[in-house]
Amino acid sequence: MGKCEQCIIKQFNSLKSLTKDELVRISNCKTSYTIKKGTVIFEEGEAVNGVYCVKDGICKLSKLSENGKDQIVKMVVKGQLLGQRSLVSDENSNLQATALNDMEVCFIPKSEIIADLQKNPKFSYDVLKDMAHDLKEADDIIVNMAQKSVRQRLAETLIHIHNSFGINPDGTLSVLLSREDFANIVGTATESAIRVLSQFKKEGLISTIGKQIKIENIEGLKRIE
Amino acid sequence: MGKCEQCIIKQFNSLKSLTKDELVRISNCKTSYTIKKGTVIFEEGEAVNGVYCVKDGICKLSKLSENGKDQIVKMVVKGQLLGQRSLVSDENSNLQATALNDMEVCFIPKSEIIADLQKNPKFSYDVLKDMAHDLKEADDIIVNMAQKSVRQRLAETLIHIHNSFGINPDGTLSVLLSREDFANIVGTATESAIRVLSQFKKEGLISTIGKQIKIENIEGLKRIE
DNA sequence: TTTATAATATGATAATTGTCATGTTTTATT
DNA sequence: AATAAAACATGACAATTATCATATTATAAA
Repeated sequence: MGKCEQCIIKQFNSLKSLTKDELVRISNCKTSYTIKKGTVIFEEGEAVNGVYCVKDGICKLSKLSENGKDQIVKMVVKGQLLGQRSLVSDENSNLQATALNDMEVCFIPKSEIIADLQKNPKFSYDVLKDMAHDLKEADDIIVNMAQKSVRQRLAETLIHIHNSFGINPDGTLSVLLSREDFANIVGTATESAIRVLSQFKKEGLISTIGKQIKIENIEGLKRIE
Repeated sequence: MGKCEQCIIKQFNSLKSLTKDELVRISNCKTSYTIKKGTVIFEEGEAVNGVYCVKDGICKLSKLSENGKDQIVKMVVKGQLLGQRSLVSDENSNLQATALNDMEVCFIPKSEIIADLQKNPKFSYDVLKDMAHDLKEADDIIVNMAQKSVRQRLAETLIHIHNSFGINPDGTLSVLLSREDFANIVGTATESAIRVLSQFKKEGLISTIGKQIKIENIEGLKRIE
């Protein structure tokens, strides 16, 4: 099994601020494994007893409502940590985590890393910065949900996925989502998301190759009001 | 001027985790003053160069849109810290802070407190917990905005204000908000907020004494779907 | 007090979005 | 390859919410 000290992935998250000794210790207690697409990593209301360092793949953090809708609040991709908040607050998770592709993760038990959080100020400052960033993003989402139309939100979601998660060699978005996933990010009905995407296609803003989406006119998407 | 070491307010926020020495140092560089109702404390895009410890009063954190709407993301009340996030991230504020009543605050310059954040793990762990809590709340708001009706969100807002900010001796909500403020919290048009409140009144769920709102049937409000 | 200004209120109507029905295509399974 | 099951697509209609118009109150200013 790989060692945390030598793992490149940690460069992308707060684990980089741990000392060599801390990393060696964590390396010895971590478990590294694969998660199949569609697997629920943890459920809403569950106590998450550690953090997942995402080495590959992508997952969604979402919340189910009584009527069966599933609002996606955040996506966690390769390089990021999953379950950071539950690490800090002793409360149970308010969100469900589900793998959107096959993932490769390392699980670090809470007991092992919580001490570092309390003793290594550089590490905790790093986690703090991360959390501050997440909070800013969450605030922006609230404002978007309140002030923008489904059409605008969907356009912005496409741009965000394009910019933050990248594209394949053929120009399609590297993160493959179902229409339902898009609806759940934007906070609308699946049919509405489908309709708007069809509209974008008609307007030449995007094109599709099967389920894959390619942004054809990013400036056009940005201009949507 | 009061001394931080002896201030009772700090018990309610992360400042309680500072050492006596740290508090004395901060006490010497803080400025304590009053902010009139309606004053903009800091604007969107502005660099906030410190934190405000709210000794009395209440303010809103909001974001303006092009069409003149102002989405309220969070309210900061007596005992809490305002500007925590800007303390951590070097980015400018994404939100505007505006006093909703006359406020009494202490301003602690960033330069003075940032070192404590990096050196005092207990303090930074506390700030971290606070931020984790804010993040959880923000996530919940996103989900509510996506999944619930204006009627439900307004009912929940009333309950939240009742439970978190308290009531006056006569039973009215202690935080006095305009109908527009309610609309901006819920993320709807002012007219819609007014209509729903009128409806609640007709149904006997709330009563009003001038601008003041009194919850008459909290269970009824909770039951709204 | 009078006047002006802002906040609250409510109707009428339009725009957006959701829901249900139904058909087509894609993908998975036998 | 045949079948079943998902996912995608689109029309028709209903529900929710926004917008505009216009009163009516409150509140502040002269």
